[in-house]
Amino acid sequence: MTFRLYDTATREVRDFVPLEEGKAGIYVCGLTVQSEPHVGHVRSAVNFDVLRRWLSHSGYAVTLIRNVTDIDDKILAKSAEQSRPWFNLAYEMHARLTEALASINVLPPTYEPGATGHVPEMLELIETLIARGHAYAAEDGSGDVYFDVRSWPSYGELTRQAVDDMESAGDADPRGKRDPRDFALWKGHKKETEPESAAWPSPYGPGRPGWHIECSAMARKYLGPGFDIHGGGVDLRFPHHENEQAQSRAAGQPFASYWMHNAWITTAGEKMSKSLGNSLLVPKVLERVRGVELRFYMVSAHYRSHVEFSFEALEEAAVGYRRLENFLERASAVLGEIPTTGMPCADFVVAMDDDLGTPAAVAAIFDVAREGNKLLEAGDSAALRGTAASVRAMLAVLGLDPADPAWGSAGDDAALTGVVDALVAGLLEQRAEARAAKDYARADVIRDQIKAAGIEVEDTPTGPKWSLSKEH
RNA sequence: GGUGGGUUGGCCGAGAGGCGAGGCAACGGACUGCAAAUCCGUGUACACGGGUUCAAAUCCCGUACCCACCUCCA
Repeated sequence: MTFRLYDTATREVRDFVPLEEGKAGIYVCGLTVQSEPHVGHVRSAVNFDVLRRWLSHSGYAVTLIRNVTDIDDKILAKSAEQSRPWFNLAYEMHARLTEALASINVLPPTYEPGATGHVPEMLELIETLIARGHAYAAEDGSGDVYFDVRSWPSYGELTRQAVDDMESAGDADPRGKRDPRDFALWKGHKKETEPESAAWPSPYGPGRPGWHIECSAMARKYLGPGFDIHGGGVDLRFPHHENEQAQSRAAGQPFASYWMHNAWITTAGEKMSKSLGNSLLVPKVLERVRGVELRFYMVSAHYRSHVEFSFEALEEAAVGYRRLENFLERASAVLGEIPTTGMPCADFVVAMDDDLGTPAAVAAIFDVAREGNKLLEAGDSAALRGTAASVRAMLAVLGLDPADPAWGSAGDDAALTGVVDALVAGLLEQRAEARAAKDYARADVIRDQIKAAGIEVEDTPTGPKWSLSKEH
């Protein structure tokens, strides 16, 4: 039972063979913190969080590095529009991102380095590239430094493109480039348009890092010259990842063994970055469904499949999730706390080992939950214990354990539950009396009253049971 | 022009030569005072046209439409 994953570089699913037995080093391109995160942005984080959890579950010691790009053209442009320092914008958006990820139970990475904290590492790498003849300072005095694409014969190998077939961007300013496809490692400071705070000293004059170099430098620093998996969204394959690989390998490093790319969440058939308004910002979406339900929606689709976002589909997924949650609640009413040490079922393991087949894995959870519901009815609590623990364990691997403290303040909930229970108990007693007297009209009025307050009452063989309505 | 991906039932969404993943919705049944929850059952789905094969949603050829990337992008 080996973990297999789709490698973008070879375009095939292959066995995961780590560089070091029992360890997995992963680098994921995070966000440019220039605006508030929407559901599309966080999908990537969820996907790699699932990867990380699955590898950990499988016994690997995982090091996950997810960077934050905290200086770039867009951040500078937006902060100028908003008349505030670029670092203030980046800092605030970073905080919003952290909040959004926490709300859908994405574990913090091992470390989250930012570009601005690694300028010396980048300059060192640039120096190496110049010394090896793969980079040059622009001849136009702009202070830019470019990677020399023509000097690296395997340029284009990641995305299988021939340099000559690449369309050179029509609007690109060729400035001091030897070839229009050469890309910036270092961007000379533009005194007229950019704040002084956006410049760092360098041998080529004051300036700021180019986009791609940060990832090469930080991956090198935290994971070493060679590491196992590099991930990000599909759009990053080219140019970003192609360029990273070119830089790092031209500098003499083996770089990533596997490349993983997640597909988009689109809206109305378009990528979300173009979408209008802010209705899909994470906090907005969480007004409609709970964080765990949003996460379930994302995990229900394979990470390499496009998802066409819709609130209808999201809410439908939420209903499905509640079915699993409901099973665990019912089981817990019989068993007490469900053990966290359950074993995932075989189908689940096979699905996850096959390139993180989360859709099939979720289907496997539903199958086990159905078995569990049968055991619940049969009153076989010995068998139920194992089944419920299995469901909980599988959900936990996907970051979807309903009992995970990440979903809310358990302390307050427990206290509130006691209060509500006391209040509802009286009403339920009245309803029981009415039912005993066969006064069903009155019994139903009481039930409707309770329901109007947002509490569902269900009659079970062991008496009535109330629960908070999960409908929003 | 180059590169990659897609089109599956009412909806969402897997699969990748033979056995109808799973969920939601719908319908029928069991249970219930009625519900809810749960269980059981109910479906002639694979963009179109050819072809290969005993057998094609799956492989091949062609067509249509959609999407992404080609140096700002999760």
